[in-house]
Amino acid sequence: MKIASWNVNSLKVRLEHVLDWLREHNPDVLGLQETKTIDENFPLEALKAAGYEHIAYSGQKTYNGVALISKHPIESIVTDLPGLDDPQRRVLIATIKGVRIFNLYVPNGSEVDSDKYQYKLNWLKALTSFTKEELSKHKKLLLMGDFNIAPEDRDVHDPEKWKDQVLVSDKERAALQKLLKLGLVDSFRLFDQEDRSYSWWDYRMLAFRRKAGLRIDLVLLSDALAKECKSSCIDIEPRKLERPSDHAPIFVDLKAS
DNA sequence: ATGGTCGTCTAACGA
Repeated sequence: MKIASWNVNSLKVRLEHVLDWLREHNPDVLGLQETKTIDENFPLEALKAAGYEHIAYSGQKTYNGVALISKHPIESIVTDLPGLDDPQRRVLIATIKGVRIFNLYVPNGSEVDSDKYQYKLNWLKALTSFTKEELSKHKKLLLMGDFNIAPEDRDVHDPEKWKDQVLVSDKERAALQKLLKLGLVDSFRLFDQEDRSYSWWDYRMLAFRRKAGLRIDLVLLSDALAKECKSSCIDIEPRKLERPSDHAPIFVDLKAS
């Protein structure tokens, strides 16, 4: 089973890129973040016509918004983290073919020690609590999405410049480590990867051309799924298109499941 | 050099 994740930064603008990418890569499941569309405007028909009959979404106006697009039935949907009273639509958790899938748009955090940064840390705490609970019920568990955290310095094009900045700062990296310690692995690092592998490049300053990116989009796997993982990749091709998302799609290939 | 570029019910704001 092939499972993918992509922060599209507006599904309305990026629909053709998404449809082309689905045709080319044929994943079983694609999780989207930053759809920026209310549920009534979700482009259901175009995605169903592309062979994805099972679709779930949790959208809002202007900001955030997540969706799961699947070839297989989507069961036991959860759209809110317990204990977090949050109107922002950042979470879509569901079971597909026996895999518990978390599709996540982690808060950006704006600036270190801002209110938004504190919200990010609180959000990650609530995520970690719920992940622990879900891991006790589901051996095959996967978290994917825009984590807005670069796990290590090798995930940052210029660690000196980024030191102590949001997306890289110690407290958010520690929060990610705490999540991983529940029994999850960063699937990307199960395999040899090219140096300077990133998933996001700022629109400004010709960042993509300069390879000035960060790897902040992740697929985390429980031990049971890590054993089944055949590959974990970032596809930078869509970032080269006209009017691209600032993020690249990422995906894993799982044996069996 | 504190900018720059996108996307959003075109105006600040968020990323």
